[in-house]
Amino acid sequence: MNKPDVSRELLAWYDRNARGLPWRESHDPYRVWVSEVMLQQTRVDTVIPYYHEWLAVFPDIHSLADANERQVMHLWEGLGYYSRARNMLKTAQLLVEQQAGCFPDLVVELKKLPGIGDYIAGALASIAFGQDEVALDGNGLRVLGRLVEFEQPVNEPAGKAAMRTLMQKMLPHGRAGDFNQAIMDLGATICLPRNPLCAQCPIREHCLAFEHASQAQFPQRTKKKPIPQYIVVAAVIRKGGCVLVDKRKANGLLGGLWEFPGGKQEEGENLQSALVREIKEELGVEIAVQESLGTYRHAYTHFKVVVTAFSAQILKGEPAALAADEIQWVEPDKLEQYPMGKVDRLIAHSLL
DNA sequence: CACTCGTGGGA
DNA sequence: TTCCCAAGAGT
Repeated sequence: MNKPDVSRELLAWYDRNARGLPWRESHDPYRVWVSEVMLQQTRVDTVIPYYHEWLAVFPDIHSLADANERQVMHLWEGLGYYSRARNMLKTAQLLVEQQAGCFPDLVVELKKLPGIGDYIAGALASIAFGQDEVALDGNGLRVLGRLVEFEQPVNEPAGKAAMRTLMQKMLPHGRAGDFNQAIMDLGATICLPRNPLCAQCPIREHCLAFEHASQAQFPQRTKKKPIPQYIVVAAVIRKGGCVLVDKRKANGLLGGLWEFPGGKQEEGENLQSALVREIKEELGVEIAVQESLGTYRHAYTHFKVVVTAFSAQILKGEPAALAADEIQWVEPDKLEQYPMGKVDRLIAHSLL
């Protein structure tokens, strides 16, 4: 493979076929940053409406820095990986306080900011600041992995590092940002994970996987572990016209979002007694469980859950931390204002 | 390093 | 249904 030829032909293809995406209308570092964070492990079609709404509410880094966590989480609800949103708020506040709201332009400095790692640092440096830096993502691993029939597993650090070195050698001087995005567009529209459209590929004549019809074998990945399934119960505890919701701890699953209290069923326990136990442990009150409100199945990254929601009421005691900003009685039609994960949102909607 | 962190779409 | 996986980063 002749690397300069591949890069030149790929750029020529990109000049004619670049996708017209909202975040490509300017190279404003703030906008590039917002798009890259949202696009992390998330599809373009999913991101577009969130991107527009975000920019309408937070048009620049100063407006974001002035926001509170609830505003940010509300805009992010449904996108997943919620630590991304909290880290964006942290970075915005940090840059406004310490750098007059300006992003640093060096990769090493960018990577010090919360939520900015190898990929986004390279994307900002190359796309927003015009530097010759690599931005290697899942598309790049697939495109380049096939191009050279890369034998190491690309989901391991050593394999990624070697791919980064390869991509660095291919960077066209002065157009790294376009090159990085060209690789992504090629991976997203032609060099697809399954059934790639090689007949339309501008660099197929350089591609070893195309030559050997081995596209399905690259890139190599090590196997994933099978995921467990948990049985979970949640309580819709009523008092007057209100229901009780609590805020999840900042880190971990659905961190910082609100939920209906509950937890996992233990071995040899029925659903109702599991719920009574969980509420006793979590809130320090005793409840009477009434009827089931429905069952919800959901798959997270490393496990699945089957959630059953029950209506309930308090028999004895008061929820402990009610004074804190961690637990509240809320009228059902106002639950919309409380950012939640998918399952809790479905439960909330069932109450209306 | 291995593991964790959401959601939705497509085969 | 089940599985993979999509512009990764933090711990």
